[in-house]
Amino acid sequence: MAKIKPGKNATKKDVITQNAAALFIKKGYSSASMRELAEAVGVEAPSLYNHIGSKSELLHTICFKVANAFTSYLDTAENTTGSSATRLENIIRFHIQMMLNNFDEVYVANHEWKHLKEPYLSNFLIQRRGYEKRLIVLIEAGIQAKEFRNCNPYVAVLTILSAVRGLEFWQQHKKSISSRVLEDDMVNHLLKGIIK
Amino acid sequence: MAKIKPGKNATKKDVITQNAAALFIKKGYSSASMRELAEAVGVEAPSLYNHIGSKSELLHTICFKVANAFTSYLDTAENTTGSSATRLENIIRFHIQMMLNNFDEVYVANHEWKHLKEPYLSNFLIQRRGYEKRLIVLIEAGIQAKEFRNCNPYVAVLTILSAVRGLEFWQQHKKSISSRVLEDDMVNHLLKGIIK
DNA sequence: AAATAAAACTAATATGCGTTAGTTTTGTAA
DNA sequence: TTACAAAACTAACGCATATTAGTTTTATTT
Repeated sequence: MAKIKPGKNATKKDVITQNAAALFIKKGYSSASMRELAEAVGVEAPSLYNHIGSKSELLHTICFKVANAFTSYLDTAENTTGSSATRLENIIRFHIQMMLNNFDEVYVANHEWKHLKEPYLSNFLIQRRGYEKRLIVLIEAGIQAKEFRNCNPYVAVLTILSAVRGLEFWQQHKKSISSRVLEDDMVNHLLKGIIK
Repeated sequence: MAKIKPGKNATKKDVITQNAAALFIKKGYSSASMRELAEAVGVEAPSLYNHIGSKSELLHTICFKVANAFTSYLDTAENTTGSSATRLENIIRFHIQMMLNNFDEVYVANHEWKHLKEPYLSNFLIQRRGYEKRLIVLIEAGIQAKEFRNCNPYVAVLTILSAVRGLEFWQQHKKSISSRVLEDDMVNHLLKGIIK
């Protein structure tokens, strides 16, 4: 009956994946059914399998797209000249923008990675851990350069990443605060906490 | 065969509920099965129903226990004399301690409330929203008293609550950082971000 | 217009779920 | 020991799930 209509630069698989992300947010991965997803896409459930391999494939497509985006940005940020403080600020801003511009996928990666199947689950956690370690190194460098307060680098990373992640609660207030104010306020709050 | 052994001050229902919290963390509410829960408790699945009403009852027991604990503490904190800064510090410390001492239940309340059934879902969200509003009022008072920087109160609350919530990732590092260091470092980081 | 490929459909399978019914065992009190 | 209640057990129901098989429709190319 109704065919899947891909946009200009999106394959049908992309359309399904984006709908899946939205559904995984609403219901959680386990409770989200392929029938619901099919309905959102405008098709019967078995038809989805002409485009995707499985439900779990959708999840790991989403999770690794997000993980790779963060890793890639960190790659370039590390090869940038500048103080540790500006490097950290840029990274925080990138996180905030990812939360605002790719909300659905970031949310799913943050909340539903638990349901990844092996070996994807292990790989995801390894990548995540590696990312955190590199941030810790960045903070340590800033402390050594006497740019940052002498704090525990892991706690600092934890605090910053978690605070940014909390933007997921912000959706409800989109109307009352501009995203520019939000970004600047949060960056300010977090950097004041660590910069000397 | 094996009977449920309640501890000294715990009913059998409490034992089941605690095991349920741990299982909900591991698998997520939807993926956690009553058969798995029964196995953890040491009993066959239908036997659980001699002690509890349903799976969803377990979830809302956990969620409201946590929500009520936070609400109660805020009640008393509001009736305390002292600066806004010390009030805020106490509240942050309470959050951190709840994360450390009641980890399982707090985690479940933070992650699985989505699966609450009506009217519990609505009540939970209303209570949560009310809690946030009271924190915002506290921050606004601090700003007016010129104790706090002139920032957006909602963003400040968001930043603080999210950062504290992020302690859920800290479990893995329990050995390398004492909880006292963690608490002081995080309180310091967050307060420096807002206090003038 | 005919042929081919893509993608939809219907029907069905196997599995796992929460929960109920009915029964038996276990613990407690008379 | 007998009676009673609490809590375990086994068996089973009804339902929803992801996915496969086989077929038909739609779109594209020759």
